[in-house]
Amino acid sequence: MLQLTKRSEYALIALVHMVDREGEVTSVRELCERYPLPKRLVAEVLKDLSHAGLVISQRGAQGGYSLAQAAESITLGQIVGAIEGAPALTNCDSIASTRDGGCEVHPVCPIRSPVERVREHLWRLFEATTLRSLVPAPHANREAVIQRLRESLAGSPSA
Amino acid sequence: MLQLTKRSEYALIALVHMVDREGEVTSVRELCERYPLPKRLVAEVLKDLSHAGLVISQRGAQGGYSLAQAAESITLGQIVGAIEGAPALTNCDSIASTRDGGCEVHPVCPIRSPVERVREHLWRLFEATTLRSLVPAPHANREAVIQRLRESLAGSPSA
DNA sequence: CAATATAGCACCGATTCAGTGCTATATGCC
DNA sequence: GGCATATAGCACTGAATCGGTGCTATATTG
Repeated sequence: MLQLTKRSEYALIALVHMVDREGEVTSVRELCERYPLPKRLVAEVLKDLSHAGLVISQRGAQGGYSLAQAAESITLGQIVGAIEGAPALTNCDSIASTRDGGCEVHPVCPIRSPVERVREHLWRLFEATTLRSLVPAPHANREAVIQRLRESLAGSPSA
Repeated sequence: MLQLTKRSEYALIALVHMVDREGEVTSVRELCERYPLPKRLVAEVLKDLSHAGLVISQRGAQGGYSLAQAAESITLGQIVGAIEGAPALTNCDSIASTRDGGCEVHPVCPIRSPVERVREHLWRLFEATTLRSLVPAPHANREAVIQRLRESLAGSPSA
């Protein structure tokens, strides 16, 4: 349906949360207290991110997860690939590419279906999107705006 | 799973096929003789494209479908939207946007989840991708390369 | 009228996904 | 040491979506 799975969504929320707390550890409990997320599922997702080397896990009391890389070097492609598995794109796997690994007729490739080319475009976009670019604004600023919104929404029965 | 549905894939194949035959009508039978596609499903897809105004249908014998617009003005977003339905993106539909239709804190929008922003990026890419850009090469050229590939793969002639 | 081809609707089987249960293991703190 | 906390691993279930099909009606050509 051309949409990210909930798992990927939770992964993004968790990672964005961790960007605000680089250096600290973030537990699943902490995440689920802050956002309305199913605890067990988030745990499953974080585990996958750990396997993919995007976060570092620390077991035991006071344990949790922290970013394994800088937010600038983690791409959306890595994240989604870690959770949903890399899309079967790899490269042009049509008959033309079975020769020597490369696609010999690449310049005018007549075999590559439009779908493959779309997926390639999409994946390039994902690889070019860093985790950092998904973090809306500095933490303090965000909290301030959220607070302001809460007040205006609670106070005015209009709208 | 972050991939186009088969329906969208069939739509793209059909539309690309029609680009090569602008002005002519293309029937479902013609499409399924040329590509190994399930006839009934392709018919369903073409019907949806017709409803969306992307192709024009002509009923009865010698009938079929033809492009309703130039290949340059049909976007991938329109196609996928017609088949799978527009992703529930519309705009920032968070609490911040319920004020006057527009998102008042857009510049530093703290509510918009990372997922929404990803979908927005993705959709922009789709809106910017024209049907024309998905057609690999001029028709004659393509046929020639296909023929050459068939020969080299078969080893023996007369495939 | 017959053949062709789209229009419309509803249905089924398979796959994928969201979410949970249970148990094991590692760490910090008393 | 013992307990609480927190991740590791595995498997399972219910629900939603998707791929594909059956059947019938309607329009057009000859």
